[in-house]
Amino acid sequence: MVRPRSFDEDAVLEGAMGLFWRRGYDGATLEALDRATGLNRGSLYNAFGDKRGLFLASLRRYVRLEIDPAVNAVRTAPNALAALAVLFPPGTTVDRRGCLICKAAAEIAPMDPEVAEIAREAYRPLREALSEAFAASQTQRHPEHLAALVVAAYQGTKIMANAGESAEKIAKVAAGASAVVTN
Amino acid sequence: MVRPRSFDEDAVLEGAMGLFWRRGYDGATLEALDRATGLNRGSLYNAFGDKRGLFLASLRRYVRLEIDPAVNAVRTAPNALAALAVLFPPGTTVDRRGCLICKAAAEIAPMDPEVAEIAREAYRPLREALSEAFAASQTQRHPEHLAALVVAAYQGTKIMANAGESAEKIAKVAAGASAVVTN
DNA sequence: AGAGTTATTGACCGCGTAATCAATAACTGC
DNA sequence: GCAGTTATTGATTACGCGGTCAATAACTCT
Repeated sequence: MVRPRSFDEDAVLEGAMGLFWRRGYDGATLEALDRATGLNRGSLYNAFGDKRGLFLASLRRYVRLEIDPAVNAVRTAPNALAALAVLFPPGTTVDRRGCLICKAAAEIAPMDPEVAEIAREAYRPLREALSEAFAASQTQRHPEHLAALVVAAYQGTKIMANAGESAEKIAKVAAGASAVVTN
Repeated sequence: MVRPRSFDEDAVLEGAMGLFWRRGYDGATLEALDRATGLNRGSLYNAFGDKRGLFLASLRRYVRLEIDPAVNAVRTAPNALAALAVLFPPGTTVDRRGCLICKAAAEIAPMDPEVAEIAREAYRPLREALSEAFAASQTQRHPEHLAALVVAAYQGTKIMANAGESAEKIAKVAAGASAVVTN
C-alpha cells in the first residue's frame, strides 16, 4: 500500500552525526548533509522534518553509541580505577572532534530547550554509574561529589580536545582523577 | 592630520563580547553587532577588519577581564581551599552564558587555529597558578595533576551551565573539588 | 491489474547574511 | 585656512543558506 524507504535510517544518521560532530550545527550545510548521508534534500526533509530534526536524531544516536556504552562499562568495572580508565583510556590519541553533546551544549543549548535537555540527560547516567563505582570501592568519602567532579573534568577534556590541547595535557587530567581515587 | 575615532574601543568590545557570549559566533549577526556596539557597519569593518577580527578582539578582552583576574586571585589566595573558592564561589547563581572561551573552543577552534591557540593559552595560567597554590599548601601529592583536573572540571561546569544544569548539580562539582583538596 | 499511498528526485525560491564602496565628515599640521 | 589623511555613513551587493514543491517512482492491498 505504500512505498517503503530505500535507505537504512541508521546509516543515514551515521553520516549526519559525523558531519555535525566535525563541523558543528551551523557548519554543517544541507548540501554537505546531502553528501554525508547519501540522501537528497527532499528525502531528508521527508524523514526528519528539517535540519533541526536531523540534528536531534543525530544527538540521540550519539548518546546511544558513544555514551551509553561507557556507562555500561563503568557499571561493570571491577573497581574505581577501572571505572576511571573507561573515561580516560590510557595511551590513546586525542580526538579533536571532542564530544558532540558538549559542542551542542555550547553552541545550541542556550537557544534550544530540547537540545539543552538532551545534553543534561546524556551525562546524568554516567555520573550515577561513576558514583556507584566510587561508593562500592569504599575508599571515597563523597562518591557523588567526586563523580560530579570527574564527569565535569571529562567534559572539560573534550573542550580541550576541540582547542587542540596535547595528549600530555589531557593525560594530566586523567592522572589527577586517578590520584584522587587512589587516596 | 587625521580624523580621530569617535568611539571608545573598549566600550565597543564590551558590546560585541556580550553579544558573542550570549549568541555564539554564528548567532551574532552583523546587524545585531551594529546595535550592540553602537557602531555602524563600515566603522566596525574599518576598525576590526571583519567579523572574525571583531571576534578575536572580543576573545582577548574576555581573557583579560574574566580569566586574568581569577588567575591573580588564585595567586594571592592564602591556601588551596581559598583558591578553589575563586573558581567556584559559594552561593552564586548559574550564569547560563557559560564561558566565551569554551564556547569558542567548541564552535570555532576546530576550524580556526588562531581561535584554538587563544583558547589553549587562556586557561594555561590558571592551571599554573592553581598548581602553585596546591603545591604551597603541601597537602597534595600531585599539584600539577590536581590543578589540571580542577581546571578541566571548571570548564566542564561552564558547559553544564550552557545546558541549563542546576546550581545544585554544579555545586556538587565544587564540593568534589573541595573534598579532594581537603584530603 | 489498478487504486491508493508514500518515497524520491532535483530544480527552484526567498531571505538573511557578511562584506563593500562612494560620498561625506572630522580632524591635524603647516 | 587649506591640504592631506582617516573615520563615518548607509545604501547596496552577491551569495550561500534552509526550505519547498510538482512530478515521478515504488510499493501494497484488494
